[in-house]
Amino acid sequence: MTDSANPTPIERYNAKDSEPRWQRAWAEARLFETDISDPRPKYYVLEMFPYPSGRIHMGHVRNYAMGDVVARYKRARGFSVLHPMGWDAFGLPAENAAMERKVNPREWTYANIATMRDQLQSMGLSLDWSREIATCDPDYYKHQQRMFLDFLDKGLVARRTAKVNWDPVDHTVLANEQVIDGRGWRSGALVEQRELTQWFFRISDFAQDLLDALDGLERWPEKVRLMQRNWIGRSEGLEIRFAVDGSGDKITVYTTRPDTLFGARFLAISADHPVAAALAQDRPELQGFIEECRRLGTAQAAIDTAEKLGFDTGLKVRHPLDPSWLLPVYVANFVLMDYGTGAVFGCPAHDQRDLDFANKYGLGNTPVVCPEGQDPATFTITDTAYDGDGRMINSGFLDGMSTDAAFAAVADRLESETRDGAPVARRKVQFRLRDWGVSRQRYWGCPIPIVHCDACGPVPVPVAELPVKLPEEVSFDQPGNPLERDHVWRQVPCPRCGAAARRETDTMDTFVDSSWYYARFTNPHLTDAPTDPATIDRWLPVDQYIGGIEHAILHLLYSRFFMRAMRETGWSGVSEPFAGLFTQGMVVHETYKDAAGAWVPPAEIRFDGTGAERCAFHVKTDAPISIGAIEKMSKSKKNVVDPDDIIASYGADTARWFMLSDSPPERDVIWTEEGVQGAARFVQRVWRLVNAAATAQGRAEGTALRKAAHRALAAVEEDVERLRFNRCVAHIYTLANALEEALRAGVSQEATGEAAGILVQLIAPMMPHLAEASWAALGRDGLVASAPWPILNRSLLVEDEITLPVQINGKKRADVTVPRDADAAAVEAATLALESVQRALEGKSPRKVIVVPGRIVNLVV
RNA sequence: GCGGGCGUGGCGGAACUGGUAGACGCAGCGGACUCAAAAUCCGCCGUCCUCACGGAUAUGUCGGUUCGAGUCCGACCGCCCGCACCA
Repeated sequence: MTDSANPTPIERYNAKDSEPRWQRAWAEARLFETDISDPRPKYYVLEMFPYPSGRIHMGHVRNYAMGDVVARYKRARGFSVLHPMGWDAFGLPAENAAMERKVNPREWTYANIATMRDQLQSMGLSLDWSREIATCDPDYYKHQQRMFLDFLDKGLVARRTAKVNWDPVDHTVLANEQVIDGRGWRSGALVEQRELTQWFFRISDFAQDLLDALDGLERWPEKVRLMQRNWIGRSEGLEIRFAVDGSGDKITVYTTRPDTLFGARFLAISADHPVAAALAQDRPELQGFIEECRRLGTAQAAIDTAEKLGFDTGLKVRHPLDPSWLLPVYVANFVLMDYGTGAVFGCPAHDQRDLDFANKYGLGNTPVVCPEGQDPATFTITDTAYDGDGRMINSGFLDGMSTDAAFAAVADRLESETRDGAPVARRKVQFRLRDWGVSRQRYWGCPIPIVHCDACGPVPVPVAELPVKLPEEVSFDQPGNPLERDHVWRQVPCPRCGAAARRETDTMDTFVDSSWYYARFTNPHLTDAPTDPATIDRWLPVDQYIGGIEHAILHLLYSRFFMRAMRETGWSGVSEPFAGLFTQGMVVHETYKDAAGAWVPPAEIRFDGTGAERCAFHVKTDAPISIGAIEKMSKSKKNVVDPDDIIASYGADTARWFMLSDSPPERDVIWTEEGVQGAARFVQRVWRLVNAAATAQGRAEGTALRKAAHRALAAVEEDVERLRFNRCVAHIYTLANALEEALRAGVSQEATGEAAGILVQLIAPMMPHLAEASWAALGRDGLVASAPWPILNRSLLVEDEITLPVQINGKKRADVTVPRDADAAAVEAATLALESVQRALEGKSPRKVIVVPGRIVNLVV
């Protein structure tokens, strides 16, 4: 390093010294604090805020590095950028920590926040920390309570008894969205069904709007929109009343296939159907069957394999199109009470489930839809139902119609026919989406601002008395909700009549907290209202939201509902929270196990060899380690790399650069030691190149370098806008290679200086600290973080001459170089004049010549 | 079962609306510098044939459309994700 080979030695770039220095410079200049009244065009970029679990992980690094690229880029492009950060701070882990370690959930949470804030700050993110919020802060949840009361007032909140998902490990209720494969999304415990009185947000009132508006979310991944569409699950059908024979009772069924009504063989009702309950009163064997259904119904996820079971009630109903036709009524284990009406008519020929059931109980089947190309006389169904379209058969007045026409014919007829003063049937739009149960039997959440009075019932807490704060001192020495056992906190006079009453002890689902935080960020210090609607209307929707795909339904659907509910209650003028959504992939890593089968962390392993010969050994014991599958970083498999360790040894810029390179951002990225080292090498390389460019003395002509710089600039602009960071990285490497070559060739200072400046500005959103140090090394004024984006010189992007590939019969045989604006005839002439082309043609003349300007020439012989 | 996505070198990946397949990086190989190592720099790097020039072949498999297919269409194989008794 000190000899004559390198006459002007450059110190290695020292991230450890450099990074904190630039972070201080940004903070002192208050560069990232957003003035909400800034008249320039606004840009709101947001990454999903973290749960303060203790320490940040690599997934956070990736997520926040991406968001920071967008924020810094948009800032340089002249936008007034809002890029805030906060904490999704309520939730069960705090209570679990309290139980396991006897710490106060509040203290545990705030200590974690302090640690994680330091960690995020060490990443050099361009965040407006003056807007930081924590959802467990009464200054935040006070407003959430206010909105709950407003929603209640507008009829958007309901209290009712319902069968709910009960997590026996976490001792709490879960929303449908939070039950994955029959298990609690956090605990993994098998979920049970319980009958409880709960608070619900009436999200299903918005089902149609939530569905329709998905079409307008053009900057959302199609996958997520599709998932939400399926979750909302709209279907169009008919509700048909069947008259019970020998009584005045009716059983209403919902069907999307009224066209197949002549194929009916039975009626099936849910075990929870009121008719079943009434019949069971004096029929113990039916009661037994109902109880068996309940046990089976929810305990297992593998319902696929569960046998279709039924119980013949002995009741008969009259067919609505033929009153002399009687159908048996079964209680069946496959009919759900909470979808449709809890009763279906069974058409075995055209529904696989009904067919399985009919075959088991010997009910037979009548095909009524004949597929195209089948002979109606011989078309039969044995054990595979036909659920497609076709021509109606065996269906009286419907015969010969298409299924669509038959649907309309049945609906028209039954809607116009009345029985006992009401139409026999009515058209019905049905949704799968059900109301959002928000009551949680937990301490560490936002208290529901309601008081229960024996005389007045549930009474809202007056707005002036908000917030209803959580009690400070709680004990977790027993399972269940400590609020329920806190008799001092619970006791309160009724706000309406003054009599002794009890506080609601349930708290809100933490997904409520995260359903509006992005709105609160626009005005986080407002004391007397959740939001300022004028500010909301200026700053929402979020222009670019970035987070994990795991929230495709839960958080993103709840937030869309919440914005609508806030609109209804006057707290927002917009309906959609997120105009652009990006779902990034996970950070994955190899897994390692020792001979005993125990997981071993990467930090305790050394490697020998490469490729297929690569072997792993324990650093201390030298014991062989087996290399396992590449999986999501998780504590349980110990395949985690701590961001702090990486930042300490390589610096934040290296970690950020690696997280953005290689893999496309929507896909998983594999964390490897080689990859990090590659990123670290590039940091040093940029530093050397920039310093060399700053002192370059060359005189050679530099147009090629200038062109390379502006090509890279144009390409990075396009790819940052489309969040294709891996491609940005590739363009930057290409420019670095061009600069290196130009420096070697002795290109003039004018060109190398310009190229180095562009290089620094291109890396600035990704490696902001290195960029600042390099900016200073180039002798530029101020901070690169506040410098305007370089102006693209488009004239440098066009070449005077272009080289086109020449194909003969579709195979490439030569290249032809022509002026940029040569017409097809000139290109053809130039091509045919080439010696290599003449040789390949072997004296023949082409039958056809295809010239695609600027692309290719193809000669067909 | 229903719905969606994806299959490209040793690896991550690139290839815009059909137009030079393998950009860029990682790993590897060879070389320079060095007493040596590290760091750095230069060169090579899909497979097969050829000293080379060059040629053949190649984007999961088979077929089709086209002057031309990784890209479009059909069938199949494999992997991944979501929903799942939704009437």
